[in-house]
Amino acid sequence: KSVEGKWYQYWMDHNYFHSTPDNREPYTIVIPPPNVTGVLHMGHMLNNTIQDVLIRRARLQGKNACWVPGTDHASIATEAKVVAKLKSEGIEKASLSREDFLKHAWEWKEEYGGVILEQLKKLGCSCDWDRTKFTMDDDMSASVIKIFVDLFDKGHIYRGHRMVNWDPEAQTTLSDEEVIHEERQGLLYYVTYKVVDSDAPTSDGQAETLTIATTRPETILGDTAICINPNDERYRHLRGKKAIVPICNRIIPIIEDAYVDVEFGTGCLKVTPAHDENDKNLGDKHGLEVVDIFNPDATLNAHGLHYKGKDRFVVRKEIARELKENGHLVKTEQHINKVGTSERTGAVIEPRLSDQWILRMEELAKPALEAVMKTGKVKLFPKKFESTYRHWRENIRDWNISRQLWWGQQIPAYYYGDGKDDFVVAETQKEALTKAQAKNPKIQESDLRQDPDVLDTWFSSWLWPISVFGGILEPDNPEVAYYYPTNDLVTGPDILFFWVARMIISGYEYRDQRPFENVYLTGLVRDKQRRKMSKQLGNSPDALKLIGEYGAGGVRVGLLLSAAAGNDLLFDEALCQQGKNFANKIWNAFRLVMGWEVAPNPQPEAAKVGVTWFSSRFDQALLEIEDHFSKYRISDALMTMYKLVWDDFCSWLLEIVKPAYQQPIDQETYSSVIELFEKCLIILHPFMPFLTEEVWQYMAPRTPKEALIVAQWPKAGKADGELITEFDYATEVISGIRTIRKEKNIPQKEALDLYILLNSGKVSNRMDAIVQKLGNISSLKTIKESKHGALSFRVKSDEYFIPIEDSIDVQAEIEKIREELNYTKGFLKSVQKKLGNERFVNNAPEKVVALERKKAADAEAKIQTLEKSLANLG
RNA sequence: GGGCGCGUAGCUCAGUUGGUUCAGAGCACCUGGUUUACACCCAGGGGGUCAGGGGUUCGAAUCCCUUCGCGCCCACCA
Repeated sequence: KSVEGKWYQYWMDHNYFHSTPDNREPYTIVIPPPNVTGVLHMGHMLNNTIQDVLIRRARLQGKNACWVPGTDHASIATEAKVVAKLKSEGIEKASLSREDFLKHAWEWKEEYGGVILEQLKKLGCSCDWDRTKFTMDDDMSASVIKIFVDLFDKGHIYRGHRMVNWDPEAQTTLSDEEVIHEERQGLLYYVTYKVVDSDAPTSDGQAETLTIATTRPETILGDTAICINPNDERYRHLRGKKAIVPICNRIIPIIEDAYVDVEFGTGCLKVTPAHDENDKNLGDKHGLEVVDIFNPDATLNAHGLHYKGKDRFVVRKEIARELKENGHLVKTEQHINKVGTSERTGAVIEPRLSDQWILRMEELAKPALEAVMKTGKVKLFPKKFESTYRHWRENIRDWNISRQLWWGQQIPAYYYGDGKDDFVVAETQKEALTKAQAKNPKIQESDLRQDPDVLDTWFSSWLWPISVFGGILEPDNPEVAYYYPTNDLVTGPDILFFWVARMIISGYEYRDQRPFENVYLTGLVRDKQRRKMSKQLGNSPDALKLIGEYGAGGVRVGLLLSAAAGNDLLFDEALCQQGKNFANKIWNAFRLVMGWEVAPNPQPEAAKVGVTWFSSRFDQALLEIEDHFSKYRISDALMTMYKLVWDDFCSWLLEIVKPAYQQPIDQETYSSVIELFEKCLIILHPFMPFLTEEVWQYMAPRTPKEALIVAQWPKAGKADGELITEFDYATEVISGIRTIRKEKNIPQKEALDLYILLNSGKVSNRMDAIVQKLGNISSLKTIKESKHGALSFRVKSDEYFIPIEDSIDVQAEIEKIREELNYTKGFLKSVQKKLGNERFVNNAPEKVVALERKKAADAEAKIQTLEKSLANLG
């Protein structure tokens, strides 16, 4: 529907989304930048709807609302897509120069980049599009490089030969956070190694063997030791001996280390320092040789001998077969082990030794923990994530920030020699040359070779809240001074450590301030069967199609209605239908009100009371809504509005003030209803921006300055509790009348008489007009005695009688009253039992006891009236 | 293996420090209703041993213990 497009354009034309610093209070959100080549999925929809709700509400509250949009270059994901695309065109990445590859990547980015931002517009997101950033914009990249150099100069970044998570498919390093551990059924292979010069040859004259257990037999070609536990009696005689690796016949030492678990397998461990983190540690400790048997794509290299060029998993099977044939494989056992897989490609991670750039986290992270755990400068919603956060912080590890990719910010390290320390780190090649020449004046520019690796994507996004305002390159610029720190961050808990924690770290390091005050962590969007929505499963609905079908407002409301903070959202299209129904309800209310003709008549009593009541009810609800917002209980805030508008405004107020068919409405009521309607529209606007703006503009002529998007959020007045209580009582009376009508099949248009016997001491009768109108009561009288031959119902301890022409079913009436009597008696008994308990009366607070006494008194009164009625009927 | 969290109506969830309104909401369901804004609707209604067991207390959905079921995070056991 172009109605939504029309209003979006209207807002854009009048620059309502755009923010510049002024003297108002700023309210800032930076978008979690989606992957530049991504498309809108349900998670984005939820996430960005919440952000838009917060931004629009802040705007209505008169704050200078600024929502900075943008995209992330997502180095691994994007590079993988570009590689795949080139491959489909018959071009191998390896055949391209870095420059040519990047040209293709930028072309790809220009073509598909930002599609997702266009989709956000369809959703109604009121981002300041003039501020759209991309993490590889020139200034953003410059910021990243500047920070790298700075951290290096401060000694936080070091170069390390490390065991890293290697993704053989993407051929790059992954951070620990990008590795997903899965349990897989595998085999434990028991392999025998010959012992050299054994003191204990076997009886048949064969050399002694020892048996190790391994899950990865293919790595025996990289074995450089066997390790036993020094306390293990079984192997004491092997001390200082050597063993022979099967197949490659390498002679390796048998070392001792307490690391080995005597319980596991055979108590003998093969040590492969190049392919296992722990083995690497053992290797370092015992000075072992390191034999790397893999190529970067996880096929075997020359150390793989006759397996050279074959994939690791193929080799695993084949080598097992060979070992078996040679008698080295004793047995295999079923074994469940945890396998690390790449979050991006799904490939099984290969631990691999390589040179990496690493950021020391220990010291940097200190203020970030305090901000969340101690000072509360950064608050997480829901709170339960704070314990998760603590756990992470207490186990923080250094951050490997280099990636073996081309798409991203190239690491500004320049090598000028082959020595370990023959490099400099500088923002530009020119500066690098200067620095290099300071070390060795003979160095020429042509001698410098820049490190080919790029930085981890998160190394640019961790600066996002600062860099989007130019706060890295120009730390004193007025923009960053005004907008930073931002207010709220809305994101998923899955990137709490990847991103949120790191932004807090960089915020304190570079601005000495938190990057945001509140972090709202949304749940994951799942399907009805609780499965994560994913492309592979095909269970993720087409976001734009949904918007087309249910309207942006319908989808937004549908998503938020059941999205408690931090809880996963089980998405069901029925939710959108509910949202659409709500939108329709509002639209129809608008149609009703707009259809009224206004006349200078006096205001009917019912309308007057109704309007006064709803004003109070609105204030009461608004207070609740504000409370929900303050706790980031967005769905509760929405539900409160939903009920306020649907039940209180439409079902009660509009019915109360509605003039008779084809009759005009009086001016006073009309103005009040419009005013109240408008207040509802304002608070609904953050949730259903298009519909509310449309109604708002049609309801009265407005100048652009008076557009709903920039209207003023209502202030909650003091609600008249007494009035609301009386109204609630009246609704019970009306409900009683309706029940009788239904039971006796009396149509609404047939007027009835109503007699009231007051026992509760109720005095006010200001709701009478409303009861009369909605109950269609022709006369309403107070009486002193029960009315014979009339249908009755009770509200609290008051009795209501409706005499009707038809003979009433006395027996049924008696039955009804008896039932009520029984219930009340039972209730009284339980209350009396409580009051008869000395320990209750003595220990419970006075207030509670008094309440129980009142309950008892009320019940007794009610029993009396019921018995009297019963006597009258009998 | 360690840590955190969850289990309340058919479904999704509220339930603040134990005590009126504590057993709730929305949806779904059932019954009746269409000249008069809306059947994308109106009116009315049914539905829960608060996962099971034990304990503390005058009093427990709420606090403690335990069993069962589920989820998440962290961790190098080959």
